[in-house]
Amino acid sequence: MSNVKALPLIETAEQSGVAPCCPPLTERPMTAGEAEVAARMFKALGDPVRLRLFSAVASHEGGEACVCDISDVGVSQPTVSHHLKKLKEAGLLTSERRGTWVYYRVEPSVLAAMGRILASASAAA
Amino acid sequence: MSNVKALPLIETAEQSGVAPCCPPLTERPMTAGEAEVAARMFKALGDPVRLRLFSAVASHEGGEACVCDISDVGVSQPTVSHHLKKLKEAGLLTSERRGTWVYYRVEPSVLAAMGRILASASAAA
DNA sequence: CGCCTATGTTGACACATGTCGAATCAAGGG
DNA sequence: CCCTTGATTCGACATGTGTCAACATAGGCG
Repeated sequence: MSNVKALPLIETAEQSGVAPCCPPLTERPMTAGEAEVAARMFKALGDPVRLRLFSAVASHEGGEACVCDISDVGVSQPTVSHHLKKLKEAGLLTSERRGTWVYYRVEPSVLAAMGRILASASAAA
Repeated sequence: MSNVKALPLIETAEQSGVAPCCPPLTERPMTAGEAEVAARMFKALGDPVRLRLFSAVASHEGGEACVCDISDVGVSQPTVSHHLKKLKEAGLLTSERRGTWVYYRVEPSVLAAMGRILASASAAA
């Protein structure tokens, strides 16, 4: 059960560059299904600890970091692990064990999808 | 008490275009304070109903919509009102009463701030 | 004024979530 | 083989959140 299932945010367009999980916010009202998918992503970043962990991984040299490097966010280690798991379930991070340590890495395409939803929204205003 | 306080996401740079509430995710690890602020925005969009409501307002003609136009999201009217209030508290929406109806409108600068955080993250990957 | 429609607020409740301590698993090093 | 260190899982608990029914408020209209 070590393999946490990633959300199907990027079924078709993984190879075409950017995941079109949902339309830009200003294009048209989201359907229930689209909102369900997109909300999961936003929710994953809707916690201060998770946001710090994610930012720590994203800004770390080489785009990856081991848990020992980023677990200094003021909560216990089990809690860190819990949040990293949530980020993984949301498809925002991937993990890999190399020897003693476990390394986390950002999933760029999902980030791009979220950015697209918001970017065009701000551009349209 | 009709006036819900907006978060101070955009104290200084309201007029300069974009709100620099937080650094891009890849620039450096977020501080606890920054994460606290940013997480509130993401959390506001982390609910399917709120995302649909927000998208409905954002995509509506003229960038504004009355509650009667967007309250068709499958939940009761009090729940719609509750979520609109949350979006207002997060600084994502503003409301104005004109006669019988209440009109909601997106706050572009906050959206831009969120987009900036994510956009540069995806660009760096 | 009095009714009717449109929103917002309150109170209550079920459920999800964040947190920790303790136990457990994984990998190396004596 | 056991012991140490890193990381996840488990069990429990407090708090937060989404939801609705019931009530309250605001504004038009006869």
